[in-house]
Amino acid sequence: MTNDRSATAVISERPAMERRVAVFKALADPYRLQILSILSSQVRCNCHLQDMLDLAPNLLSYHLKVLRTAGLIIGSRRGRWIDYAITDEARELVDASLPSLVAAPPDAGPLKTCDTDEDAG
Amino acid sequence: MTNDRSATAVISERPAMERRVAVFKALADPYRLQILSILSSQVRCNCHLQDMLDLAPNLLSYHLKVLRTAGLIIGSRRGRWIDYAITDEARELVDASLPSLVAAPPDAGPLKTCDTDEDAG
DNA sequence: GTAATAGTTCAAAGGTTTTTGATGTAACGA
DNA sequence: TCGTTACATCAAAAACCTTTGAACTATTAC
Repeated sequence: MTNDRSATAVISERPAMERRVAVFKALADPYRLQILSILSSQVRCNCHLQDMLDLAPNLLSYHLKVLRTAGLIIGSRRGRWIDYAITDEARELVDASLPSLVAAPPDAGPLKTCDTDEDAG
Repeated sequence: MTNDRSATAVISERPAMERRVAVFKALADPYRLQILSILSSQVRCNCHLQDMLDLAPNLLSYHLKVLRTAGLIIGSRRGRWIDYAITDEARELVDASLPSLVAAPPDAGPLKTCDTDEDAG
């Protein structure tokens, strides 16, 4: 047990605390919350996100990396593209603490698809 | 309905989004998570927190202000001291998304009390 | 092989947050 | 009243995060 109630005892769960801080930091940005909001309803490739968020590719890449590093999303390559998906943990977090975040997902109907980008039907 | 699935549609819930970002920003700091962890088990005055966290008074004050501004804690004056309490919203947030954060609260047994500071038994 | 596309990484600029040290204000006791 | 205690606020410095623009890697098509 770690109940020695000194100043260090409060900080005793340091690894867990650091993880938590990293997760909240990752969540503390409008772009990243939007990305999670989008991914919470479906797997989307980088190019879709770019299109939906109107974000420069390198900037999107940066935010995706922050989310990836925090363990909130995972990416898997599909040919030229990379599909990003929300992790179970992030979904739980989002579902538990932010019901309204996922309340109005961005529909995603008439979106261009990656593999039929110029010729979608 | 705000389903026009344009780039702006994604950002359509802006006020809620901003609130959320502000809350996550407030949570994205180890001192502030510790403060919430402490307050989640009991109301504590500023001086207790200072003692438990080993934090300069003005710095603690700063972090308390961030939490207060985000609506996560409230303070009420008790004579010379100010008692801080976690808000229902913050408790829900903490309970829902961070069960392990409140799992090992810092015991708080042999703490000096405010009103018997020099003469506690 | 070369060219084009999808995405990442790097370094520097810009902005925001946190820390520090000094000053300010409210409450209590003499 | 004056002095002390408890806490907040201010302004500057330090640390940190985000954005930008350019260069880079991986994949596909020719």
